[in-house]
Amino acid sequence: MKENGKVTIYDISKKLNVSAATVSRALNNNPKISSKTRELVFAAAKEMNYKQNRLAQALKSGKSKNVGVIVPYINRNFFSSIIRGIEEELGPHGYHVIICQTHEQMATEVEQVNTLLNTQVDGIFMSISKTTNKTDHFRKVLNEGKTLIFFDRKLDIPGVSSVVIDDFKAGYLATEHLISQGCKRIAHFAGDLNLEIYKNRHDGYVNALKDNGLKADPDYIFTTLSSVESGAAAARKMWELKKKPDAVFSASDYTALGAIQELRKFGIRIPEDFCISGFSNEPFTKYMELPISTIDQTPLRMGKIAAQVFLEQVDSTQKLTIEKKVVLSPELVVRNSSDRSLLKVAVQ
Amino acid sequence: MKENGKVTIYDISKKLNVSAATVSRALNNNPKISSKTRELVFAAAKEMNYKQNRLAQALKSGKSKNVGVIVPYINRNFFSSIIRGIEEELGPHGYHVIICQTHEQMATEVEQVNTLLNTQVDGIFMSISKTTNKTDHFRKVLNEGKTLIFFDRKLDIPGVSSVVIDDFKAGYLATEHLISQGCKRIAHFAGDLNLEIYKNRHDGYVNALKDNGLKADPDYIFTTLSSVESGAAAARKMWELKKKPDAVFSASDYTALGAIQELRKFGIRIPEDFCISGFSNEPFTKYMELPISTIDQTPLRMGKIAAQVFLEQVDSTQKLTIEKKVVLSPELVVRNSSDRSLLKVAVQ
DNA sequence: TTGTAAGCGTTATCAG
DNA sequence: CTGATAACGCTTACAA
Repeated sequence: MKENGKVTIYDISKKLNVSAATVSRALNNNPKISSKTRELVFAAAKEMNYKQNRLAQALKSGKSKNVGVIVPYINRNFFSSIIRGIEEELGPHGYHVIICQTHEQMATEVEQVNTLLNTQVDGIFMSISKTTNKTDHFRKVLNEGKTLIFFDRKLDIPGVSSVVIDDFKAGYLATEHLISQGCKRIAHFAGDLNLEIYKNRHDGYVNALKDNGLKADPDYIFTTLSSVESGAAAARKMWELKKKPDAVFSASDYTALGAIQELRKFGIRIPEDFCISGFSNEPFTKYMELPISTIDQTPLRMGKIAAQVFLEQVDSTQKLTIEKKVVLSPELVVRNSSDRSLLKVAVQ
Repeated sequence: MKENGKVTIYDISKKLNVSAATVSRALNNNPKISSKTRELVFAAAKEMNYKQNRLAQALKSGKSKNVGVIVPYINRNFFSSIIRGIEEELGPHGYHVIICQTHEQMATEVEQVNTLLNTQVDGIFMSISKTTNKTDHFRKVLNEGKTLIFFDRKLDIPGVSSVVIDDFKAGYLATEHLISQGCKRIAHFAGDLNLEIYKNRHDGYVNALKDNGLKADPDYIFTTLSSVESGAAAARKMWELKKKPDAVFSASDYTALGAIQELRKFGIRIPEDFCISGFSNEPFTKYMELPISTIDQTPLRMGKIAAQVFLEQVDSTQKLTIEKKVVLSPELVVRNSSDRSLLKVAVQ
C-alpha cells in the first residue's frame, strides 16, 4: 500500500502490465473487455485498496455528482426534513449534497449560487429568501446548463421546475376546520404577503370564509414574523378589538404558540372560547400539553420528489428543458387547540 | 459570452494575447506580475464572466476545499446546530460542507466515510453512531492524510482531535441542582451506557449524589432510548417502586417529556411533588407550558470550535499530527419543571 | 515579468 | 479486446 493512499489506475496498470485505459475500462464495466482482465483488475484494485478519484472523474466528465441545496435556515425542522428527503433519494445515485443557508438575505443567496456554480455542482435545489427580488442569479444557473429546482418558495421562471404544497388549499382547509368547530369570527396571522406561499395561505383563508357565508374582515388580519414574540404581540393587538375574534388561523406554528401563551394570560380557554391552528407541524406542536393543530407540509416527501424531478432532468438526453411543476397536498393535523368534538361530548 | 458559461483561462489568454500561465498568476495575485497585466486580466475576466473551476483547481492542488460532516441524524436540533456552526466558521474560508447521516448504523457510517474520502474532502467531522465498534475506517482517514475531528460522540484514537462537552459535569450539575431543590430520592433515565457521553452523564449523577451524602440506588436507574415513548415507559416502571423517587435527571429531553406526561396522569404535581431535568435544550423544552429544565450543550459553539481546530490542522506545515482535545462546559438551564424557588415564596 | 510544458487522475477516441 | 494519446482546466517549475 502506498503511503498516502493515493493509488491510481496507473499503479494498477503497472502491476498488471496493461495500460491505464484497460484498467479504466475494466473498472467501468465496459463491455469490450475480457472477463479475465476484468477480474484481474478488480482483484488488484481491491488488494491495493484503490479508490476512484471523483475529482478527476468529475473534471473529465463535467459531472461532479454534487448538488447544492440553498435554504433560508438549516435548523428549521421543515427545511432540514426536506434536505433529508433530497439526501435519501439522491444518495443511492451517488450524489452528495452541499448545504447553504441564506439567512433570508438575497445578497447571500446570490453569493451561494455563484460558489455552488464554480464548485461545479450538477444542480441546485432552492427555496428563495424573503428578500429576493431579482432573478439574474437563477438565469445564470440555467445558462450554465445546470438543473435548477425550486421547492416551497419559488418564482416563476421558464425552464425551472418546482415542488410546492398547495398553500391555498392549506389555508382553506385550516379555516374550514375552524368554521366546522363553530367559530364565526376567524382572524389570520399572516406572513409576508409578498411571498407567494403566505399570499396563498391568506387567499385560502379568505375564500374559505366567503364560501361559508362569513365576511373577511381586514381588521382581523395581522402581519407577523414567524416567531413566538410576534405571535404574542399580534394576540395583544387582536384583543384590543371591540369585536374580538373567536379563532385564528396562523400561518406559522411559532406565532400560534405566542398567541396561545398570550391569550392564556387573558384567561381565555382554548379550545372552549377560542380555537387556533398553526402551520408547518413543527415538532413542538405535538409535544405541548395543549397540542396545536397545524398543517403538515410533508417536507420529507417534498424533498424526495424534488430529488426525483432532478434525476429525471439531469439525465435527459434531450436538449430542451423540461419544466415540471409539482403541487403536493397539505395535510391538516387536528389537535386539541382547535378540537371541540371531545368537549361537546362532555357537555351533553 | 460563450454558450454554456464555460469560460476558461485560455479564453482570457487568447483575448489578451498572453499565456494561460500569466492569466492564472494574475488571477491568483502572484506578486511577480505587472500591475498592468493584472488589471487587464481582471477586467477581461469580469467582462467575460469568468469563474474559476474549483474542480480543476482541486485536482491540481490536492485540496478540494470540501469537508464532510457525518452525524447520526440531521434533523435533530443538536446536530443541525453543530453543522450550522461548522458552516458559518468554514464558509468564509472557502469551504463547503457535505452532510451525511448514519441513522446510527455503523455500516452506513463506514460507507459514508469511504465515499467522502474518494470525493477528496479535506477533512471529516463526525459524531460516531451508537453501533460503531470498529475503528478501521477512522484510521483510513488518517492514512490518507486527511484531518479527522470528532465532536460530541468520540472515540479515543491517536491523532484525532475532538470537541465535546463535559458530560460528567453536566450530569453532576443537573443532579446537584435537583438536590438543591430539596429532592432526596433522585432517579436517572440513562441512555446507552456503552456510549461515552451517556456513561459520563450517569457518572456525574452518581458522584453528585455521593458528594451530597445521598446513596445511589441501582433501582433508580432506568435505561431508555431517546424518545417520548421510552420516557413514558420508564416513568411507569419507576412508579411501580415501593419507595418512589421525588426527582429524575433524564439524559434526554424526550424521555423527560414522556415522564412529565405520564406522571401528570398519576396526578403528580411538578415541581411541587416531583422535579425533573432533561438534556440537550431541544427547542420544545422552552415552549412547553411547563418549561423543562435542561442542559445546553452549546452546539453552535461546538461546531465553530470544531471548525477552528480543523483550520489549524489542515494548514499546519508540519508533518506531525497535532491532537487537540477540547472540552466545553455545559450550561444548566433551570426552568419550571425543577424550580421550586418561586413556590417557596408563595408558601411563606 | 512572461512563456513553455508537464502533470493532477480519469475517460474517450482512434488505431491496431 | 487492448494500447497510445489527447483532453478536462488549472498551477507551477523551469526557461527565457
